[in-house]
Amino acid sequence: MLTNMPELSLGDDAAADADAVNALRSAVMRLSRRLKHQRVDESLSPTEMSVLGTLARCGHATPGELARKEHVQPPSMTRIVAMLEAKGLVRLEPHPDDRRQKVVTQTEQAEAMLEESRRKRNAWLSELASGLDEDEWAALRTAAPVLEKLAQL
Amino acid sequence: MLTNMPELSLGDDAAADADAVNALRSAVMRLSRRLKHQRVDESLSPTEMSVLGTLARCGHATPGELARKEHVQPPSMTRIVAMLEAKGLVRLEPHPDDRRQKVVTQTEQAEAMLEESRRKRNAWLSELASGLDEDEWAALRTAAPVLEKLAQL
DNA sequence: AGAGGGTAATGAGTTATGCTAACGAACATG
DNA sequence: CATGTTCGTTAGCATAACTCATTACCCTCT
Repeated sequence: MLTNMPELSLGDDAAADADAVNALRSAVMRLSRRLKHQRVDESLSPTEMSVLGTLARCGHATPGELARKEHVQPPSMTRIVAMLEAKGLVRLEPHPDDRRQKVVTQTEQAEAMLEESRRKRNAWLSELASGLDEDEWAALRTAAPVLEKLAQL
Repeated sequence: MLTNMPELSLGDDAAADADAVNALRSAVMRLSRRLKHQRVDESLSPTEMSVLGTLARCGHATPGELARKEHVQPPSMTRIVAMLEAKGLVRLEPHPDDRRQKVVTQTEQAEAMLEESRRKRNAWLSELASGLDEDEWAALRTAAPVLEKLAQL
């Protein structure tokens, strides 16, 4: 079964890693389904939220860049950006060097909404916290940046 | 922006937790989108895969139980189970004690498919491994069971 | 300069996958 | 045995992604 021996020192732990990925995949899928319902703003889809988060980190980006980062096809991103613009959460400006492209930036309104969103998430977090002990939380804090890296890889 | 003040007492932990949850949410959403594309069997949706995984762990379950575990409404589970049955991956039997309910069990074919799926995931895992160091993998291994617990909470 | 190939964003139409509402059959309780 | 409850299902609908095709623009090569 485990004939695939990577260069990296996975070694004996290959089976354990496979199990971990298995658990990870299942948990991520189910968690994402729950997060969908837990959305802080009813009028914003999860991907729209994610785009705003990306913009908050990057400052600005073109629709194409956003599509690649969110692993969505360009037409979908067009729609998403249009929605966000209609809601006054992002601004579209012409690209300085390339007139084919556009530059998407978040508005002050979006920033305020993200702040509000963070507050609401804290409430949800507190509720969940009752079911986890300190070690488990520590594990999540440590893993969070790794998961982000994984999502980008 | 980055208000990282390590030694500040109470509020700081809360802020760290909020950041972690923030990162977690974003990463989970994007990862789930990637996993959708990474499906090992083209003809199976992510939720269908997840149901098979649950069945592999539990042995058997009623549609209602499955719906609760997957955080899906009963009608959705009806459709998913019907799909799986049509593909010969599960078997539906009458409940021994309650004739309203049904018992869903996985077939040998499903078991073989899951094994195949595990092999393919190992390949994906190896590819991803090149982007993570040993510490990061350790973090994921530790967090995987916690994420599973979180998904169930 | 102009032609041709490549890339960005978008428009239209389709598909996938979840939901709610309403229903019939089987149980449980007075 | 009458009544309310639970389980699975059917029907209809909403959302959000996708693919394919189109338009506008950039860039290189002759």
